[in-house]
Amino acid sequence: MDERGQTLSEQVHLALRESIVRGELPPGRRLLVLEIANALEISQAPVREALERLKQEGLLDSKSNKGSVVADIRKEEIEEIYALRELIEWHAVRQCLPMLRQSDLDELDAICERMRNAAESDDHFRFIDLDMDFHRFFFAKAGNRTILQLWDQITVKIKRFLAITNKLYFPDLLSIAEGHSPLIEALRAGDEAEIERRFIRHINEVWWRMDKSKDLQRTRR
Amino acid sequence: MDERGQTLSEQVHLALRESIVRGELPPGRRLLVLEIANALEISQAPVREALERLKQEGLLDSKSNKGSVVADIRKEEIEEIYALRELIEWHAVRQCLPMLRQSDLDELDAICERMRNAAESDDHFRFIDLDMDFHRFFFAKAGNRTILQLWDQITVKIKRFLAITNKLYFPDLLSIAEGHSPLIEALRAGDEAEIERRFIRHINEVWWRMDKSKDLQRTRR
DNA sequence: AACGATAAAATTATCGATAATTATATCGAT
DNA sequence: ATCGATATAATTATCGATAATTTTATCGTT
Repeated sequence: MDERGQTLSEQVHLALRESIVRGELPPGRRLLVLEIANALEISQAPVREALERLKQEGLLDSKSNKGSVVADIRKEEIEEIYALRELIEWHAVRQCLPMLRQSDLDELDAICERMRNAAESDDHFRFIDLDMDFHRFFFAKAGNRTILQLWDQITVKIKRFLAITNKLYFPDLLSIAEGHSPLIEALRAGDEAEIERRFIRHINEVWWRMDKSKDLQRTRR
Repeated sequence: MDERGQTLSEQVHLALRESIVRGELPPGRRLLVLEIANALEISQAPVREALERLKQEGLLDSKSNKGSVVADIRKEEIEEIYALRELIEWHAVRQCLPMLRQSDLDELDAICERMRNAAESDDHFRFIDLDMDFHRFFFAKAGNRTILQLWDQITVKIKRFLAITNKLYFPDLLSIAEGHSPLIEALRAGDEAEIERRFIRHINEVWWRMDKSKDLQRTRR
């Protein structure tokens, strides 16, 4: 189990979340408090609390007294999340524009470089984390902590979505990494309209290609 | 205690949330698990779970092993929330425009009428609920359930903010109720640019007036 | 008096068990 | 065989108590 996190509950929460995001616990999989507690050799309380948090994050579905099930990845929900993402991410980027320094662009370059590394070693999960870090940069810089929190919330679901779709539809991670360079270039050039065009396009690219593909959930019970 | 909600945890959660939003439990107030459990004559578990949820909602501050304290209402946070609100609410309203029917406008009128009633009986809390219902209408109609959830999340904090500021700065509830009529008129007329102007203005009106006023939190420990 | 170390008290985090609820299996009637 | 009723098992929700942690009080030293 993960050693980050102070309390047992946190550790269980983070460990389970990672497993769900990575798809090791697939949609539809039932999670039983006692089963997990026994497996980890701890009592039910912290497990219960961890499941409660996952519920709040929308990673688990559950009706009261009916237990917890790893949530489906519904096409409609991804669509909704991407609509929201487009809205807040462009807002964040625009807020950033006046304060962007050379050092910021360097940092973005560095993230891209790390993405290329992850791509070469075919480390899908590290790649996704870095991809999200790239975009998180603007939320952090924009200085609206409420929106930053919101980004961190939806990031969890986006990561889970990408963990599946990248493997299936975008095996060429290197080209995804390169997809970020035009963004940095545009930022460097400073033409706001062009920046907006490229960000909106970039954000929606994955989703646009997905739209036509088959349904996402597959595992049952 | 409140009878809504299936489980004890839920009941405690809703009851405490209401108390915090209404300001009966003021910012800085410490909440002790055992104290609450004894007062309600239940065990610690459901109380603990309720506090956990309030933490997640941002109504409580807490470090691990250090207990829970009713969160401050920080000016910066309200500012952030209103920036986010403007973004998503205008998005929701715009999404709605093509589908608005006469019956929808009637429904909005009805909510306004109820707001006037609440204003006349000087029921601040019911008034705030109705005010939020008015705006929730567009999120519900727009059909993006993720954004609707987001609205419900930030609504809690907005309500708490309004519960304080309305009493202090806007005692004339009737005029606030009337402030919604121009919105309905604009919707009826159908001029998108004008609708946008009026909504943006309306959303920010409270906040703009607040900005210059004194600090919000007052209660300590 | 101010400071730091130690002891006492308060509080949360975790535990293991019971009560309440829901899901599953069994069985007789049709 | 299918259905409904009943009993059984599985699982969550709640309980009361202990362990771990943090806060507060005490007290000697400077």
